[in-house]
Amino acid sequence: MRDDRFCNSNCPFTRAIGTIGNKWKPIIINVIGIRTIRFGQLASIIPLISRKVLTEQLKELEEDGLLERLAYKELPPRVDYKLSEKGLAFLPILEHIKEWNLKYEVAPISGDTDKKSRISYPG
Amino acid sequence: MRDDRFCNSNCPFTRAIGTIGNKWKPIIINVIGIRTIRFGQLASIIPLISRKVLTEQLKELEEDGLLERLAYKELPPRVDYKLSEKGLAFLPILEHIKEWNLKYEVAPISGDTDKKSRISYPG
DNA sequence: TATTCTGGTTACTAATGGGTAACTACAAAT
DNA sequence: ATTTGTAGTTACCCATTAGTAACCAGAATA
Repeated sequence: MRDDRFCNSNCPFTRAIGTIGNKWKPIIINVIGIRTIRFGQLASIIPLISRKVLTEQLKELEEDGLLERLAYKELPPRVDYKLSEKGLAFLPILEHIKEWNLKYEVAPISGDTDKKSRISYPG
Repeated sequence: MRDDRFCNSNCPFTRAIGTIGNKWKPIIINVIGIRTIRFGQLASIIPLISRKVLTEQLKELEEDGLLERLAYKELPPRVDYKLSEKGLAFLPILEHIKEWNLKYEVAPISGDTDKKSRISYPG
């Protein structure tokens, strides 16, 4: 999922894209936001992602220092995720992307324009 | 390459990720910047991308209104690409990503730390 | 005693991504 | 007459990605 050729670039921008440049990670970071959230909550808020892929993405985000993982030794297990300082510092960028899209997005060419048929998070 | 489930979301952020949330598009937009550039130049600046994929990405960027394509009816063919207003408006966001990475990137854990072995653009 | 609950992991399979090489057009240069 | 150059397109194939279903622990609940 991470592209080592990107992550080993000497260009900081390319390296950044190597770590967050896929479709799921920005979504996950945006969903977590400033709160602490559990694995199951994430999985239900983003139903289109499979648990397997969600696990992988969370692991990579943790390895890349965007995410903190707190596993309680309980049964049934409980795991809390929250953004690190680095992850939190990325939130404003996601805000900019949102605003950029709102300002410039072209209307969909075909299909229904009924906003109600759209879903909040891929699912 | 584009994920329709993302592009049809009612969340503007998710839609944005649907259009620019992959590894090549931010790189391409960043390389073009404010200049006008030809296909061959792009291909040589980003050698890791194959011409096939570069073509696909450019086509999608054009369809999504980030890119303007100017084909001259000459032989050999000449095609100029440049960012649209929407594309240009995305550049500051890429700048933020670059700064964010410089500020928070953790040092690579293993392998060579020799920056000279790093490449500027994936290739 | 059986079921539920959580946060995974694993094995297997299907779908997609992406690479390579060959090919196009035609003018200009060798 | 052949090669060169540009910006692709196409067919074919392999590698990676992602989905599905089954399985785990062990306490609490029914």
